[in-house]
Amino acid sequence: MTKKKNNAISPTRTENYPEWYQQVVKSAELAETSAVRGCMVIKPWGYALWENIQKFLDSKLKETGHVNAYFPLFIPKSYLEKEAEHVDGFAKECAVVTHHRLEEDSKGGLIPAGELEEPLVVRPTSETIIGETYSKWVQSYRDLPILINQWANVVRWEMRTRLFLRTTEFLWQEGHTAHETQEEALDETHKIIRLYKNFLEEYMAIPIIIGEKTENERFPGAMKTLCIEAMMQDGKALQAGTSHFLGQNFSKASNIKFQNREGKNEFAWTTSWGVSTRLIGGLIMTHADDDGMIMPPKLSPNHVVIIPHFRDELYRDKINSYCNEIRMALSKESFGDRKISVLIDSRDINVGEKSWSWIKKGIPLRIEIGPKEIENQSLFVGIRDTMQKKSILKNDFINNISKILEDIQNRMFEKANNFQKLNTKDIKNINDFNNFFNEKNSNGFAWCHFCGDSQLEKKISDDMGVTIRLLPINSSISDNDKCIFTGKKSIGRVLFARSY
RNA sequence: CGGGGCGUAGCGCAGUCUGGUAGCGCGGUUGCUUUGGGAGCAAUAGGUCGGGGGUUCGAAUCCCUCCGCCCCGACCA
Repeated sequence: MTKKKNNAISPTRTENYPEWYQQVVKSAELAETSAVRGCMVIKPWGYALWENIQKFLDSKLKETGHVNAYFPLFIPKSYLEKEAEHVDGFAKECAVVTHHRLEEDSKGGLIPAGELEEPLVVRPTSETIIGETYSKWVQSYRDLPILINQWANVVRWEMRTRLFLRTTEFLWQEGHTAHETQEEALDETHKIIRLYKNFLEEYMAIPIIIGEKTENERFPGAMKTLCIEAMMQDGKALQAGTSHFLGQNFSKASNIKFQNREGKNEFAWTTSWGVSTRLIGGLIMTHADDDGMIMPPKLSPNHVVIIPHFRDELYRDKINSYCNEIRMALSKESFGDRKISVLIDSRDINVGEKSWSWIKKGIPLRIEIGPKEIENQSLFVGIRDTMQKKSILKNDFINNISKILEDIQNRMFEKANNFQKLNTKDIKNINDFNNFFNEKNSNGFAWCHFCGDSQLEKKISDDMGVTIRLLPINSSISDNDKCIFTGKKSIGRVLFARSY
């Protein structure tokens, strides 16, 4: 009857990983490129996923005492100039607004007019404008801490873009906090990176390694950058989120001063931290397979889709009411913090095509309903992550829905976790290191003792395209531990990988 | 910014070398038949061939010019 392909996505992951990724984004209807170079349209299915990420992360941030606010999209150029390292880091990728009006030219086109006295930079991040604001809000130690988050868009004029992973405009949350003491700010930096790790592992089913960035990889202007790194299915690392201890660099630049408990003026200690729509790219590259997206149940826009099979017009009404009955019953059940979300797909298209469209979108469970199911009071259930299909008694399914979804969520994490473990090696000498990263398609994570020389780090990056993703936060080292490259004393076991 | 390529129907492309009046596949619409893993048949709609200028009896095709996009390199969440 129908031609049967082995899988829905072409090419497969092994055939061409980057192209496979693009095809998944497209086939799952998560996003598409737009008329504006480097900017994407996030489609409803992708945006619903982002809304769920927002919802759960936001509530975790609120639970830890943070509140939301909103700061301007535009930043006066002079603000950005105040922190020297920060300027160096972002200047090359800033979009700049220089005019505030358009006038018609003689050919019926429009030309910019009304040049601004001071150009406005479209925020690449908001440390400077938020810092300026905080300086007005803070006078006393009693005004601290300030724990504010904002959900916003930012613009970074990147040279090469990829949907979700690196786009010119992207959505994120950025937290900006100010504290009385260094210790408190450091605590905040650590608290947030752990919160991110928990969120990614618990909700996104993405196993995470936490660590600290080397100086080369640090956020411009930060004293310390903590990060969460995840392993994609091609063995490359994805930086999925960062938390920065900014010391007093930005408070000095923005003049965030307060009178301390001894009555002396002091600069506040600040932090900033964020995760972005890049998380969706990470979710795809962690879980999706050669049939498309696989949504973790906790974040999937819907948990279940019901697909009626109208074989025979005589059954149409019966099938419809059976579908509705199932939907009503399921909607009363919960999974985690959410009610079960059920769709009935009654589009007038071929059922095979309909099924495949949901497989590609990655909905956790599909239920197909025809006369047979009514007769047996059963459901024909397709489970996305295993691609298993089986008939289940209606009541068994409804009563166990939460457990079924929980199992999917856990399986997804376990699978990704095993993959990460399998592709992570302790490497003890330079030969093994070269072999590990020289073999094509044998990417992965390598833990190695390293001396901390940033010239050497740069050379390895230039020669092999392998970077230090992180230094462990609490490493215990003995005098016997030597750098595998230089034989000098080790600063700890650091994580090497190719990265996105 | 360097190096390469592309612009023809909603999408993907052929036609360009060798000028002759617009084509294929998918998709859309309508009808009928189908339907338990990506449907079939038939009919039908849809294009100032990226813009401007030139050569010519005649330009998607040749020449000039402008614009836009994609890929590869130097940056990054």
